[in-house]
Amino acid sequence: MSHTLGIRQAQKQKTRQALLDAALQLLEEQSLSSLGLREVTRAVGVAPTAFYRHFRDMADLGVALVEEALDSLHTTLVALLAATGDGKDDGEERIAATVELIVAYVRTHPAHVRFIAREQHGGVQAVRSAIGDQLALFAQEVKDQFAGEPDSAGWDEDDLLMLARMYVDHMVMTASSLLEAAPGTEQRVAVGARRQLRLLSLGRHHWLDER
Amino acid sequence: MSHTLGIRQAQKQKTRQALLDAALQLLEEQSLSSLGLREVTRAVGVAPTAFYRHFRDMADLGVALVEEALDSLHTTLVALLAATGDGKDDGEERIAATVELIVAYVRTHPAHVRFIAREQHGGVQAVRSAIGDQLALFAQEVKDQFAGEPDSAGWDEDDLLMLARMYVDHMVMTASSLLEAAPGTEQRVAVGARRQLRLLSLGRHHWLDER
DNA sequence: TGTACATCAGTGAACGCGCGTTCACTGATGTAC
DNA sequence: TGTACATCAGTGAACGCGCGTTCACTGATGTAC
Repeated sequence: MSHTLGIRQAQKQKTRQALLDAALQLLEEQSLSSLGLREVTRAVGVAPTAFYRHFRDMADLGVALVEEALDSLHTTLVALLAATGDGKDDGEERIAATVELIVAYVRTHPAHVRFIAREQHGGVQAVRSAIGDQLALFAQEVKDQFAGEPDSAGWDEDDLLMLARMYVDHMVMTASSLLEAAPGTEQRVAVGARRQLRLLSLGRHHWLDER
Repeated sequence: MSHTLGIRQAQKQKTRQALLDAALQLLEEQSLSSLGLREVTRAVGVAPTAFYRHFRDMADLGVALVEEALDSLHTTLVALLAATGDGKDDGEERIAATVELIVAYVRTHPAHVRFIAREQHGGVQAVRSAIGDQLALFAQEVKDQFAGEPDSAGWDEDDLLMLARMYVDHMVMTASSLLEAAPGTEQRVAVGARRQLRLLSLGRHHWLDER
């Protein structure tokens, strides 16, 4: 059972993961476009040339990091939609749960959050596209969730997607604000985030009032 | 009247501006943290060592660029608040004017917009702080504008600032989306931005309904 | 199970290159008289 | 207005350094019989 992967493949994957981990850590204090291949291999303790066994260049490694980061974020998103979807409470409780999940995610994955926030508009085209695609996908999932809720009766597709994008963008922005918050001030950021969600929720409820 | 600045000072300023312009252009395709001093001086056509007559290092130049970029943005913001403040129309017209101003700004200052979007979460601490400070200041101005409007009666300070931050963040996000939009799709982005402002406006109007 | 050969993740030396920074300099501009 | 000296923006040579990439290699793991 443990030899579904040969020793060789297992060792290769371990090195690859070590490269990703080292890069993510180094990226806490710089951008991808200034991170060097030798910097990463040095941190792992392998020869610079070993890098090429795993990635074509740093942009390639960056795209792999996007997949890793947004995979873990996706897990959180699904949990969030589940919490949102149980219909037990329409307002305050859902908002609190959402913000609490974001806070927890940032606490457990600070480096991933920083990486996404930084490279979303960063200097490496391939990575920017990869992040943009993933976030668009998240917005779709949120939209699909919204579509099934009674509050969305009468909404057209475009409006729902717009709403979903606002929620996704708000999550990313909140996560990034939490990172930059001075230690001990996370609670203030969370309070602000809840207020903003409340405003969005109000807008949503009155969206169809005027026509 | 033209010799308020000596020939020497005038020439120095011209070189300094040339360095800023060249850097801004080079930054369209990379991040500040990977932009080299020699790259910038080469683009201007001066010796690498001339750089030190104007800036301590690239981070220093970056902070100067923030000031330049957000100065022009501030001009736009003031125009925007003026358009918002005349009270002639509370809804659709104001929203359209706001989005139109953002579209015009992005068209005339694309490199500045890209720079701010990219370095807001970028790898250079001093530049990140400079941008953060300026945006907080903008939020204050927007808040002060809101405070004087009838719609804000009964709002407390924190809520108003939160609302102002949402508007400022939304502007930055819209500007950055416009940049990334495929040619010809700017109109779609503008439509989305207007819808989002409409949602925020609805939330604002019903903010005090529940208590 | 044992043997002979193939695969391939990681090595280490070598390369040419552009980087940031130092330094003493030059010559146009500015200032004092 | 003219002269003598001071200032200082921009120069150009030189430096040591770390970079990305190439190449032939090694030796553990995998495979066929």
